[in-house]
Amino acid sequence: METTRRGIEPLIQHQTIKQFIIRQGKLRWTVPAKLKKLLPGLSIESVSRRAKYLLLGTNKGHLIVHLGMSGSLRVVDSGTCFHAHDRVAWEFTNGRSLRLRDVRRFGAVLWTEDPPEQHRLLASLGPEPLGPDLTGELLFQKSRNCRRAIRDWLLDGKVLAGVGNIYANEALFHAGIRPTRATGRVSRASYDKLARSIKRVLRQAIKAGGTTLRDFQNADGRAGYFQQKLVVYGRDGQTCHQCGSIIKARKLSNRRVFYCTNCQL
DNA sequence: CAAAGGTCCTGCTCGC
DNA sequence: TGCGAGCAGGACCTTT
Repeated sequence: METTRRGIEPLIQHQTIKQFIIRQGKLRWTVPAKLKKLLPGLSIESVSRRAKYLLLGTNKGHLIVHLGMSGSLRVVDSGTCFHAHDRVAWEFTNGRSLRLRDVRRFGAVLWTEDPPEQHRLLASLGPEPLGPDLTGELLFQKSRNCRRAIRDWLLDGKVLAGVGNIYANEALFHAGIRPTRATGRVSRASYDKLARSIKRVLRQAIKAGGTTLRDFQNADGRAGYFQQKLVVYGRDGQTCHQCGSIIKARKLSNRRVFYCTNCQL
């Protein structure tokens, strides 16, 4: 989402919305039909992000956009043909159009006139992983008396905002922690390492334009290339770059986990 | 048929 | 026994 945000910000900030088109409003939640009346005439003042939610600020309120698992946003000329899975479009007065493509329809477009951080989806989110609040000390404090598997805990937005399955697996490898380990049984020193690993993995992924496994596309409609740097995710059956052991994969809480049985304890 | 990068919601379990 | 908190799994949907 940060890759996408950076891609579209220079293209849509300060642009005025001429028309809002809903081609298929049944996403995770139905896109409010009132936006068709409400948005024209407003201009995009800010393009920000909280967790994996994109926030488009206007002087009347904020749009909250989520890409779900298969969504992408891109800016094209208004005359460009719609793709089969383009669900909504913002047409701007400069002749360009922001389009949300979302094959699986797990995404969302919501509107709030309150400060966006008060919205129910954002209100109980934990700290941003790239912000100053994520420290080994914080993770250590939060983890005490918790028996949950640490991979599941890292995916919990109330603990940390916006870390997904790929980056959780990658960071756990770099920190030498097995994804199945109980959260409360990780040392303070390992949490220091984990906090740094999370930041490093995310920074490098953003720098590489995101991770494309199947259909993720950035705002230019192109793939990211961080997948080339993945050390465990999707590498089951291949050798560990660090020790040569075979990377294992299994299911944990219905999501796949990948780890090296030798490097991660 | 299984699986896919997300995450809210529902209901179950556990501990007090 | 009853309650709240915390957690696992279901659900959402289409494509490969």
